[in-house]
Amino acid sequence: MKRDKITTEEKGRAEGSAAKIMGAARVEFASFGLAGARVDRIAERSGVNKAMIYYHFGSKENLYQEVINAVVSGIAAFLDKVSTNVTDPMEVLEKVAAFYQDMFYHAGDFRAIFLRELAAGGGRLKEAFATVFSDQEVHKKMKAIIDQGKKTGLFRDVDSTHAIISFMGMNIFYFIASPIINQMWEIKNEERFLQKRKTEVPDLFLHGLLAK
Amino acid sequence: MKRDKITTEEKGRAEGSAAKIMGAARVEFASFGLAGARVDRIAERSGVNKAMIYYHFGSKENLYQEVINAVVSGIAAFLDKVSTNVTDPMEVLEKVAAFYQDMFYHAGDFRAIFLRELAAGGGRLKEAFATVFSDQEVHKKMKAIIDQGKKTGLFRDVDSTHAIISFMGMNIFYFIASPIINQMWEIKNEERFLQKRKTEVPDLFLHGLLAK
DNA sequence: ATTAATTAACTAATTGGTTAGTTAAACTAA
DNA sequence: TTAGTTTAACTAACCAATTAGTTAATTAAT
Repeated sequence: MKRDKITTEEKGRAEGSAAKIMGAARVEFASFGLAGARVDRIAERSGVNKAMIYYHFGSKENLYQEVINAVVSGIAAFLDKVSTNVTDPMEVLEKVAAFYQDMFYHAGDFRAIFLRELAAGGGRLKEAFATVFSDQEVHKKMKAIIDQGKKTGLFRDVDSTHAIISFMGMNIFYFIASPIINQMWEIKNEERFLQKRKTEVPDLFLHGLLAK
Repeated sequence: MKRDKITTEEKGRAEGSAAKIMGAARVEFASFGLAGARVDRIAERSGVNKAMIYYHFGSKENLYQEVINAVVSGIAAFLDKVSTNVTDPMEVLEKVAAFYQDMFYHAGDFRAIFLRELAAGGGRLKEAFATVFSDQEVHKKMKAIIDQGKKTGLFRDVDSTHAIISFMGMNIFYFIASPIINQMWEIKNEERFLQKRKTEVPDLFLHGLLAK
């Protein structure tokens, strides 16, 4: 199979063709989906011979799965850095909101892959995602904070699960539907819009929780 | 080209093969997307000869566009019935929430088509959607209600556009991501979950707006 | 008789996947 | 060192299957 990567890369030949394929595949799958993606195009874009794709990944479908795994791993790694031990509610909310923003806005082709996977039933993402998020327990932490606030009387008696899902939706929805939303609301400066949204969303959510 | 539909349908032959094709195409495109859809499969599923698809619709791509137009028109027709002249904020919110729920939960294959279109950039939906929603002015009405509430001092000083987009997200996100959410939160009874959500979401949003 | 609707068979092109052979790095034994 | 062996990495050309789209002939309603 494959040769030792480090030694190979040190010497002239083969500076990570598998990685080059992965990169090109990610763009291709994000642009056209699994069915619409063309193996020849991935080969061309990566500057690697088509047969190498089968040499390294076996099949188009398997390459796709590999891309998804890489994407989810990337998010997992990113989550690691985020999850700190802040306890102030507003601070937590802003951290989580920033996380979603980075995840969708700055993670490039993740959005398209995510949407197409969901359209197909989400089978390939379900497990991967569940593992990543339950490992980090971001949502359990959020739930704990809300339940705690309910006990102290700081928060109203809301269903914490529903509230958290709502918060996810408030944050993520814009990234998912931005092409349509930008048109409907005539948003021309997306950057500025997102800047304001970063505080508007946690603010609205927090006041939705707060007892009068 | 086509014969007069009504006369044809009254007599024995051709009870709307175009309609049968549309129905099958909708299911096919929702399941596999434009690239993944197979014309032969649409023909088979509709019980109509494949050549008839080209006879009626010209091309696969055109058939797809026709399906999208039909879906959006269906939503527009549905919106007509919803948009009443209620003025009580909570009542409006619940109406809108119910609308989203019907749109995604009961409109079957709309969800998948919507997601895949968004993944591809939303080009085919953008205009169609903008027309439908701006015609009905649902969001302008909501914006007016929020701005009115701000003036009276009933609502806090929130950005009404951001608030409405947040409300859309709270409502729609679950339908979009239900496969993953159900897994993450171990939701086994989706029906009951949605029932509760129907009040939890408008409640959280309204309290987010309310001044203390 | 004209024309819309319908069909079975066909085609040209695309596309995922294969194969037989090449190159050069690394290991082995003398 | 060095000559010979192995093996991972790589390539160009090829193939079989799939698939969007066509066509020429047929049916039946007006």
